[in-house]
Amino acid sequence: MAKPTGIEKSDLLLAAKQSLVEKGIEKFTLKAVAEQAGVTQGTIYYHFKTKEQIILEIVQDICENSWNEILTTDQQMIQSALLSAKSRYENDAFYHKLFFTLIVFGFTNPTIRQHIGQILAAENEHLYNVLDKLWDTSPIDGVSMETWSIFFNALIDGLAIQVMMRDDFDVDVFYQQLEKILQTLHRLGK
Amino acid sequence: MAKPTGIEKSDLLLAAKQSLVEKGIEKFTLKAVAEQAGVTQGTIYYHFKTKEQIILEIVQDICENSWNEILTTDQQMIQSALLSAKSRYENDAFYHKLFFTLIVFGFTNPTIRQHIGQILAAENEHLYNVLDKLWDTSPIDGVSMETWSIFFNALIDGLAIQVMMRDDFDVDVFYQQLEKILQTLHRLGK
Amino acid sequence: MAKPTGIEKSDLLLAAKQSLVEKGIEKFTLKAVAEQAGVTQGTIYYHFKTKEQIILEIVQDICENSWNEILTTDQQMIQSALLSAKSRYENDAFYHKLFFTLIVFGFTNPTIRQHIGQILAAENEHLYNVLDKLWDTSPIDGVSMETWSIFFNALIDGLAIQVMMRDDFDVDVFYQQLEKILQTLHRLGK
Amino acid sequence: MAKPTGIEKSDLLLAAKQSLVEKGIEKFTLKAVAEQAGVTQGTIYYHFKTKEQIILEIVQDICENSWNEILTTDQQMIQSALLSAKSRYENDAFYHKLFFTLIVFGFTNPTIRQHIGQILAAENEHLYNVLDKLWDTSPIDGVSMETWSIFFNALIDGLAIQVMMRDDFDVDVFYQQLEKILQTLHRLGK
DNA sequence: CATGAATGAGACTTCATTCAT
DNA sequence: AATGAATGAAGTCTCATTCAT
Repeated sequence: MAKPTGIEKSDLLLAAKQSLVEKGIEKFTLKAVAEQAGVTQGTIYYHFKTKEQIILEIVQDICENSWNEILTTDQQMIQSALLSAKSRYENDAFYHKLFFTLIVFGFTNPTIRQHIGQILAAENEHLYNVLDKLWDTSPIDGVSMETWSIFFNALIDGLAIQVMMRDDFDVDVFYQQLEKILQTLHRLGK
Repeated sequence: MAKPTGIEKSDLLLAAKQSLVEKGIEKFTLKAVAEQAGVTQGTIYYHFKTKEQIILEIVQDICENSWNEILTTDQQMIQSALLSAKSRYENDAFYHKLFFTLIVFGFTNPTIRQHIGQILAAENEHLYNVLDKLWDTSPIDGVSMETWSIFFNALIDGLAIQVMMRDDFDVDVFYQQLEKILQTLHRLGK
Repeated sequence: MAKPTGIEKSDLLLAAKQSLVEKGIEKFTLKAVAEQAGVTQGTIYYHFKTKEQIILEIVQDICENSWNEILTTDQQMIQSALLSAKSRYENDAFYHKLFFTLIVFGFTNPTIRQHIGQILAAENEHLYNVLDKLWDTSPIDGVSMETWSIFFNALIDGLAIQVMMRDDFDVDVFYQQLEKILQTLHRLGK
Repeated sequence: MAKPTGIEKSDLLLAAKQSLVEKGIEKFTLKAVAEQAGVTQGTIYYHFKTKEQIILEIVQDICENSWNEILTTDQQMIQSALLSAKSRYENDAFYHKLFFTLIVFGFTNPTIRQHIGQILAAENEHLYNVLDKLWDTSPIDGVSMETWSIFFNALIDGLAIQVMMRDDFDVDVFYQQLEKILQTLHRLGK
């Protein structure tokens, strides 16, 4: 007993994320994480000090890696940025479920809340860059590019909710019409 | 022992909501609810069969009462609809915290998820009515009024996240500029 | 509220017996008894001081009524006495289940145990009378009629266990052969 | 905290049996078992999934071990088989109390009931072997050896009830006369 | 008489955490 | 580096019992 398993923190974090999303916040136990990772509970404690620490590291991990990966599909037009979001809605709600779950943790945990705030700021900034390349200038006088970036970021998150919670939500139709809105805004800017 | 308390189910539900929002999803225990309501745990079980039942009834209650109250501020312009949302962000994040928490519960509980879906649909419909009164016709060809209502509802929820999670979010500035966007859209429709 | 229901103690006792047999010793709760009787828990407490009292009165009731009813099929031959037992096995295990359950209660409750002892003694005596009429004298020298009555009473209870616990027990075959044993004993006595 | 105790499942099962017999079916709690075994309740749950599982394993354990031990006093005459039963009645009612308690559990638990059925069948078979060695042939024509084995097994269980529930039961006298019955039967067979 | 709301003790069970190995 | 046995606090839930109405 007690053999090196070659398990690394990142494996445990992945298992924790999966466990959190698949089993839900209420059944997010270290036993479940251990089983998901194929190790024992003791092993978890070798790598993490407490359960809270795991959650914290999940947030940090997203902050540094996952979310950036998704967003660093750079040089994209706003359309494709939103479209990539669309594909995410359809293919797997994994990241959005994880994200919202962490948001709820953040309600009562300042450290988590701050990290989420940073993630949101980073997303806003990413969208700012995309918009900056797409539009010469803001389509509407008096509306800053920062506002537009927040605007679209909020839209993405709000749509995720609709997609996840409503069975009858028609993503395709919505996105077709959303593109028309973007085109109109683009034309306005000229 | 065992004296009537004059407590009704609605009182217990209110206590449960407060407990859920204030203590957070992790410390949402029946003991906490009982203390908040000023009764014993046994009393909770006299009125609700299980803990899950309490959460379910919170969702149903919102479905039937609270949310409607907020939304049935009819006759409003879209601006004031959004502004009322704004005031909610600032004054109390209570309802949004509750709402997002329930959404996360819904991830792993189909019944809750369906109810949330209904609430969203009702909100969409409410915004549809508001927009219908505000605009003679859709500001942009090929974009249905349904799509606009979803668009703004998603925006409201997404903004709530930004407001709740980011300390440095300037709600006032955002809303000033949001009004400009709405005015421009309004003008487009004519 | 609070209307006379015309419910009598005997009704509650019957409900209690049914509840005890059907739901089992572990789920024998006053709530279950109340539901079975169609009254509220409070009503139970109007008629009985405690839960233990109910059990006690069930035993007393059997002591005075039910069991006697069964046994007071007097003037019977030993065969038919055993056969009546047989029919009981087949038609309903109700009384035997109740009886064995009370025996187990008796293991840790002296009062119950004494009552059960009295019931057994009464049964023994009943069988004694039956045998006395059937046989002029004991079939075997040195074996008293008292012993024979205990012998057959024990046999009846032991068989009940076999019947209740074994799916593949063939009651008919056993009883056919049991009659042969009784006939042989009868012949021996002459 | 959390030091190995060297306690094994069999120790816990023994503690559970003792607890069940000594405290009775109503006070058979996991707390009682834990105290009897000198461990905490958590430890119980590390070894058994539920309380029901404990009861089940007690039955299985008896099925495989204890009862066999008692019965595998092979080569015995029927007299000594019954006499060994007699000594058990007197010295400790432990096994019979345990057995009857489990029977009552079996009334509402099919799995337990089946196991008890198997135990009874094994006992019957054991007695069959004993009788087979004792008697050349069945003492009475038309009464199979299987029937005789069931006959005596039922007698043993039924007598256990009399012994346990009646203070004034004279085991010695009964057994003296029972031997006479057996001798007579033996003579009949020749 | 009877009810139904309420209670508090205690049941079963889960779980984060510890520690000897 | 890892395990698995163990813990104890706390959670959900049940239930006999009480009492104002």
